[in-house]
Amino acid sequence: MADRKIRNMEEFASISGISRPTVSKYFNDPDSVRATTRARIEAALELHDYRPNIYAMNQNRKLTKNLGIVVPLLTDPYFAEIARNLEQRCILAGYSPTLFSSHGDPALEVEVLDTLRSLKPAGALLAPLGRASDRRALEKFCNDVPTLIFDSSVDQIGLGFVGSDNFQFTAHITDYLCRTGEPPNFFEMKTPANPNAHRRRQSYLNAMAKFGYAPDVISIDGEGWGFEEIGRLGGHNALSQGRFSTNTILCSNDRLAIGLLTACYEQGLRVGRGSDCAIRVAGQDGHPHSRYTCPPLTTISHNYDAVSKTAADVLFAAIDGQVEPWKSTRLEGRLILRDSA
Amino acid sequence: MADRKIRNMEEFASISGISRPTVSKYFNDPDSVRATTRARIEAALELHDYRPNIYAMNQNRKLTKNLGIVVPLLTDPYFAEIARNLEQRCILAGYSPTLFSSHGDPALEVEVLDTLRSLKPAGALLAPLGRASDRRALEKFCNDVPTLIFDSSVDQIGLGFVGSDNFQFTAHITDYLCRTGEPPNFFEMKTPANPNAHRRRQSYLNAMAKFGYAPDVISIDGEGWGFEEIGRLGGHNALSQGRFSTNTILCSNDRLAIGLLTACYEQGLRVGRGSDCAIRVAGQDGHPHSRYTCPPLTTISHNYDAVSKTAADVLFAAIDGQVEPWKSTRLEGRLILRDSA
DNA sequence: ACTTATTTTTTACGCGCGTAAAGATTTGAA
DNA sequence: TTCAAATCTTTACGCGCGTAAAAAATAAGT
Repeated sequence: MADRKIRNMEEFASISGISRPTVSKYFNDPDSVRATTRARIEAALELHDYRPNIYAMNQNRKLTKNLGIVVPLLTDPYFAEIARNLEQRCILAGYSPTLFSSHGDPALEVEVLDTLRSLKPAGALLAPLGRASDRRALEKFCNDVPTLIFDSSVDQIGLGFVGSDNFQFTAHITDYLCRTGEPPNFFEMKTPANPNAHRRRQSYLNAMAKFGYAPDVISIDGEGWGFEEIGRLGGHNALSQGRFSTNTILCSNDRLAIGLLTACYEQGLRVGRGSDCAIRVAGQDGHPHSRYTCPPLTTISHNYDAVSKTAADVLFAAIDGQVEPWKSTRLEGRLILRDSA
Repeated sequence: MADRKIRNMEEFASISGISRPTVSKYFNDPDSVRATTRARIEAALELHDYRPNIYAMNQNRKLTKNLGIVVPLLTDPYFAEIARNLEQRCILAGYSPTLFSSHGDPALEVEVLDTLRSLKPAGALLAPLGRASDRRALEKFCNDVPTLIFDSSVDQIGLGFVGSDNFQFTAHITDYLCRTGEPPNFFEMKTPANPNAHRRRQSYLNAMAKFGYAPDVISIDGEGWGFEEIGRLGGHNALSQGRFSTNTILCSNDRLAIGLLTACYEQGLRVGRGSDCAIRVAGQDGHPHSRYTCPPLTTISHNYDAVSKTAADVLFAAIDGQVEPWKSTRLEGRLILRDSA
């Protein structure tokens, strides 16, 4: 295959018998050259595995084919999964995505955006940290780069927002819990990182009112992104203080629920919907791990595929020049019934 | 702050009152210019937030400051965590790391390496897929880019290998299990993706022989990287067929154990070391999630910090020109006693 | 075979910065 | 004050490719 190394496009062009500008055109869009020309280039490509210097390429292009995908915390399997999904869509659409994680740190989020900006990307898919985000930095970034916000909404910035319908999420699962047993308590962080949490609490209150039940919100302490541990500690406190007014607990998210399940286990409480169980626990998010908790966690799941497809499509359309007004798209979740509730 | 946009280094240089070559020198290494000069540049930087064009920078530099971090599966919290750890070390050392995931796909692993190569990185930290990896592609990549292999060893390629001492892992935890109860069965995948699994099986056999116990290896079917589901299904099969010869099961890794715990739950088996428990289950890896299983999982944990520090240091040293012979470093794990065994 | 539209070749310039070399300036120590 | 070492300025070239414009070649339709 590879004989000697090919230094540059000039050299590759002369080997393939095509002029350099045409070869350049080919690399920018293989379909922009005549089929026979394309065949000759690709034949030469098979023999000499040349790749254009991406730095020289991007230096002069008005718009690169780079895309940024930014999530608050890549070690959270939920974000890892949605990032993976988005990444593949970007590749299929002919872009070069780069993954970034803010690791839960607002200062790092700003740095990430600066780094990303310097890549002169064609666009970005951004899931902000939320409450802790530097709004002005986000807005400034959105002015420079076509950006679609997903997962958690921050003002009306960027091209638009795509995420889940948190009101529907909580209304739906609260409805389920009310119909199948005692009405749920709502278990949440006092100062949640993510603004979705507020929507979920409000939706819980609405749903309980609809049923004529008295709502009971347990807001636990804890800062940062270690939700499982926060849920576990908060769960221990709440359990030992008898804070739960019914035998059913709806958690603001799955990671909190996972921690609460551990607390229940550690207090010897059997969780589930069986008659031998002391308590029911449900989560929200459809976290990749929720299938494997003990008991498996009843939850309402994001529509991962639809969220990432919608987000990607909106961004691609905007990059292709379709101007649309700012728009928020919130997709419904699917109830996943398992043993925990 | 930012007045009008600064077009290039020429413009920024004249604003700061320093010549362009000196400014260029500053950006390549701030300490390479006189303190007063540095102060003047940084003062101008505060006022005009200019960043050099990274494409123009890297085009001519013999060596970029880029580093690649490649893991087999970023949605696995274990890899996500170690990638995060490595990323921060790279940044602190002044490099620009980029994260890549092979998503469990050998073809994608090759593509990732090609993409990474085109970034002309100063080096790479690579955790190969393992068994499924294209050895020749890996080797070729290592010839082009200073590469340190971590987590899972593939021949003697690259600068060296840094990972965990799987023999010590399994010997240690097997020893613990034998001393505290019935000797363990070994629960593993028949065709594991990761070569570490073979070492762990062998170490189990050795340890059992040392104690004079008959080993019992349960090798379950399943392909791919969905270890929890593989463990769950394999666990159901093994349990219902009475394949376990004692009440203790050592899993080849934590994700398999998590699936097995779910299977135990679904079969109504109480897991733990209490007298009211039917079965003991232990894992290996110190998976971020192992603290939150029910019961919390006894496991032997990678020394995340030490592995990533060693890996990063070896790579940085090699980039700085220190030539060392290929070397394999395997770090010991720490036993984490929890309720499951 | 002829016209016309499409594509390719030729030629040329510029992008933003790395980097080398020679001369000018500043620094710090004697 | 003097002088050598360190640092900076000036000047200049090149990297690999995008891209524009005009000329040449090819393809498609009649």
